[in-house]
Amino acid sequence: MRPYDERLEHLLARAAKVFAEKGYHSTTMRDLAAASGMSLAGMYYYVRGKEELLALVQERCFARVLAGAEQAMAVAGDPVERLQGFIRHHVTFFAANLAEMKVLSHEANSLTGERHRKVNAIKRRYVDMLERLLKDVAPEEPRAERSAAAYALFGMMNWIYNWYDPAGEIDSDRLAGLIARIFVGGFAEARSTVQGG
Amino acid sequence: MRPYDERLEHLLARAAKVFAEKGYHSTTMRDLAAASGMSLAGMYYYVRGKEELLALVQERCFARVLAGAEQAMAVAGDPVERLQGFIRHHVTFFAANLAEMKVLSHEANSLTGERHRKVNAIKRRYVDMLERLLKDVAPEEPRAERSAAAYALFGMMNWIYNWYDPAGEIDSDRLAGLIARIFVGGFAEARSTVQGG
DNA sequence: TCGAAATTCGAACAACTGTTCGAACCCCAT
DNA sequence: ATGGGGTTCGAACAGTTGTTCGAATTTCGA
Repeated sequence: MRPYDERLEHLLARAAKVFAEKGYHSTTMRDLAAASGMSLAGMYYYVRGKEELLALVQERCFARVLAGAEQAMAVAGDPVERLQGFIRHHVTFFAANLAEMKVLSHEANSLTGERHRKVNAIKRRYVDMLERLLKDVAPEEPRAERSAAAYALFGMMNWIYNWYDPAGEIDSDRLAGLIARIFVGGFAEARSTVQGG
Repeated sequence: MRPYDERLEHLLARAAKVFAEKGYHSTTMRDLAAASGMSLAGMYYYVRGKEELLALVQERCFARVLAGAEQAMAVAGDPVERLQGFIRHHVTFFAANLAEMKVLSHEANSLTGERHRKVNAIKRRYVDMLERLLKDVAPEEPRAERSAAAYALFGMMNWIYNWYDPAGEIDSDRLAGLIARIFVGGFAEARSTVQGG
């Protein structure tokens, strides 16, 4: 890896951490300079400006999420198992990349213009992926409920950045299992086994 | 109601809307002046500064949430019914006060110092309320799971501000029913009826 | 060793921010 | 009518922000 790419990577990693801690708008370019060990002006050799920094953090993180999700769903066959795989991947990836994922979740509308549209388009694809999955899991469910359920699941998973402590009592595998149990048990199975369909 | 209180109320309502649309840090006092019909300096007769505006919006909204939740849980007797009442109240209140609740959820860490501690203390009480409820609903569940499940439920409910459209296909009652079904079916009932635990 | 390209950075700028201050205005009891 | 308290606001201030620019420094193949 070229030194240039290494330094850009380093800058992005530090930026993600600071964005996650202080929030994008409260973070100054001087904060980022101090956190990355570069000078204020020096960062502009690697990046057009503050917003491109945020865009790169979000786009690169989202690309990894998408790739991992497609891989996680390719293995299993049963729709419920694929759904569980999707959930497990999203939650464990989130917990393993807390800073980046917090920036992706919490600063979703901090981008503007073309960059905002680009990230939103990726997000749309990711949501569609889950909605198609839910269609296989619960075909009899009304479309409005299925769509809302998808967002409810994303809510459970993305809210993590507000409370989850990686050093705490529950590890990300247990958390993924819990969320999968709640959603699959409540959405996919409740109709036939609990509420009597 | 005195004219003074009416104008303060009006200012807070407009501020909540603008904070929800643009985010707290991106909205300027000049934005708020334009949105409220006051002059820039005029707002400082009603409020010490920008942060007090955010604090008042959050504290007043949270007080209403707490009062409504206690009332919603006082009626029913069965733990599962009380949990359903809690969920139904939170979701319908959220949908009926989207701007304020978005500011409460999304700008949770935009306050500083004493104001930040005060709102966090209220939040702690509210989370405790749900955790006690979950203890009644699923006493055999490990404490770590129960606590994580509480946050998962708050995630489903608070994520609403990222996607819910009040003019859309699904009204807040249906949404509350769906979320209650997912959580109760997946957390409270799954152990005994689905997973056979 | 030499020189050009790549990389760094101190210093400054222009724009925007929240806040303040004093004068003006309005309302109403006297 | 009039004086005083409650209310409004134009104008300005001091601090902070993202960004730029040109010069200094480093890197490295020939």
